[in-house]
Amino acid sequence: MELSVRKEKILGAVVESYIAYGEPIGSKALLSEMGLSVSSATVRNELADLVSKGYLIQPHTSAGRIPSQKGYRYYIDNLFKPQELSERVKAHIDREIFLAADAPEKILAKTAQVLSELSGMAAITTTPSGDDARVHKIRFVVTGRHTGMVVLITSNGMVKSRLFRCEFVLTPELIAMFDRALNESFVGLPLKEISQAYLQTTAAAFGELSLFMTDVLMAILDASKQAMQTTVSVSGATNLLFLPSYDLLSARNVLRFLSDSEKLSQFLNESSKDTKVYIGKESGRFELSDSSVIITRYEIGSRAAGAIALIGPLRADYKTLIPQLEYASKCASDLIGELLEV
Amino acid sequence: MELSVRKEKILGAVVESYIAYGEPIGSKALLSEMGLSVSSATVRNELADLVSKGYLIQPHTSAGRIPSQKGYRYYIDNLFKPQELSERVKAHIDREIFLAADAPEKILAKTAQVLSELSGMAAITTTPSGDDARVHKIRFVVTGRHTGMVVLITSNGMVKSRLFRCEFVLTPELIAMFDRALNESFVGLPLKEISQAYLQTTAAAFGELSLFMTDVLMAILDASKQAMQTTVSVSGATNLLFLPSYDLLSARNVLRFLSDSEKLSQFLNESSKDTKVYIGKESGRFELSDSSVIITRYEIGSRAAGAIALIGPLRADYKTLIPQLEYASKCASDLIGELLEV
DNA sequence: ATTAGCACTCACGCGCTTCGAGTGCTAAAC
DNA sequence: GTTTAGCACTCGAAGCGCGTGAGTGCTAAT
Repeated sequence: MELSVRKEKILGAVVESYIAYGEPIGSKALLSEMGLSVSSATVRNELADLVSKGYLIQPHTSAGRIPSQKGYRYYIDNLFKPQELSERVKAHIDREIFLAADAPEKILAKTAQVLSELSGMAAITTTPSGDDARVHKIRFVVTGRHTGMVVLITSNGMVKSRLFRCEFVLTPELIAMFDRALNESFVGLPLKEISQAYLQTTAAAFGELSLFMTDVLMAILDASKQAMQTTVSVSGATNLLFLPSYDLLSARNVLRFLSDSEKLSQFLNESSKDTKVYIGKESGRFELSDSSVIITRYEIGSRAAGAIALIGPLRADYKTLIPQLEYASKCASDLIGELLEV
Repeated sequence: MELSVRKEKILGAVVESYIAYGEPIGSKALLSEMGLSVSSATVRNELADLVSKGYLIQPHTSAGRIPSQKGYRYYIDNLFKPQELSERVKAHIDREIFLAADAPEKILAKTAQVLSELSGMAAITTTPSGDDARVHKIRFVVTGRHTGMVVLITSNGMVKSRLFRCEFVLTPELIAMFDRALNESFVGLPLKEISQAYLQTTAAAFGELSLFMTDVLMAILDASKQAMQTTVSVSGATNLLFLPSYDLLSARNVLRFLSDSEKLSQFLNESSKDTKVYIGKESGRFELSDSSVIITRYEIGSRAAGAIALIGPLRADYKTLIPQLEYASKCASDLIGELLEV
């Protein structure tokens, strides 16, 4: 549905004023906000019309107007202009993320932290899923007499390490044997196929050696499970408690959702490319019906990877947040791409 | 200050009833809770006395009584009896923690998760500090053409790994050289002494090789920093929002405190051995003035290590929580001790 | 289509009242 | 001296009425 130019101007002004001040705005106040040279009565007529069309809400008869979810949607689709990020903010994001140039999950955790601090909302990142990855190689590090570390390197560049402990003494010869035997039988294997059952049959094939293997194999199983799972990192959930838009009840809902990484990763991974904004109920999760989600997906080496998102109140400063999110996403995916050599 | 037997009985009943139901309790209701055969008037006299002595509070003149912080304190010091854990709960804790038999920080994160789920409060764990640790050995794993992983093993058994990327190709020869050179110069070195400055002088000594070293050295610096820091793991902070004792305001305070890992680790590490309970202001942190903290320290191989704590409302079920905390603490420290071979 | 003018609406804050749980006190009983 | 019955009292919670004012909706004129 199309709106007249004047209606758009008024709707935009209501949305931006409400985002800025958090209070319903009336016809007179609106006039001074916009450059429009009409009377307040005209504005009132337009407002009444916007209410009847569902773009605005009046909390009660004699209050000003606030945007409805439909109003926010129209604003985001047609009216808002993303704000250029200042060089200072860009440099800050660059620097912070670059300092965490470690494994992808570390980089993404840091990205979430930076974003949540900048935005004052909650930030969430997910690591690339390794569902379709294969074993690239397996390495061992002896860490003690009876303890060692398995390092699993996957075809998509992820590195997962897992400690293990065994009853016998870990000699270099033993480790070398493990290394040979396991790489022979595992390299190229899809992670999905590494299951408890598979390991048992594999172990049997090693004959005598298999007695020494069980702890190592369990560690590999666990490492491959970890490599397949997407890790979800949430930062700044507490921020939401300090936003006036949230009362105890709605904060509960959102924070509960944020602390359930199962639900969260499912939700974040169901969206497709590009930056998207879900206003309230659009997200399809009742826990988020009073919140908005800004979500973008990043790619590593032109393959879909994970998601980065901001969750906060409907009354969010989309103008600024969207560019911040996109910039941080680019930083993080570039850095990860570099580290994974793709 | 000592209380008469009857006063103790009454105080105990008020505390336990308030913990159970969360509402002020009056003289009549109290009578039916206890087996005491006196009249309500007598109880009223005793209650009045307990109020004037500061053990109880009446929210207003014509309401029942609730425990004051001093009342909780007396209850914990003299009246309460820890409840035996059921075998089911013990087995549950065992199993869950045992499944996470990986690096200490993983085990502790899992411990926090289990505790928060059992208690319905927030659980926090800290890893042992590696402040006085030394380099035990350094290992390398080649993960790609240009990327590798440094594994730092410290004298106290911690294992930290860090990825790095370098411009040149990582050949096995190069890695072997790194291994030799770095272990020669770092083994036995206190982690504290590994600083940017120290590394620069060290690097200089390697002559030509030093050009290849910078990325590796930075990775080592970062790994040693990580090994020295205690990692704080918080789980179940959101639980607090669902407890009737917390309103938005006090929840804000606690959750803000919980999301500041700096403050948190400082707070948790300042307490000494044994299980301790801080009631409200006793903790000395205004953010916790409406909360109670149950904290215990664990040891690894009879050396003080980290802390495990529960944070929740004053109105907490200390009887059950304290044994849970202590049992989980024992599980976690045993398991870590085993993995670190001490 | 726009505007001036005006009656109207409704949340908010304030004070009043009623209700009832639970008290504190007193005087009598043990 | 301690305990108890009895009763007046206190005070928060909930409901009601009222005045205030921001901001509206409507009408009639432009």
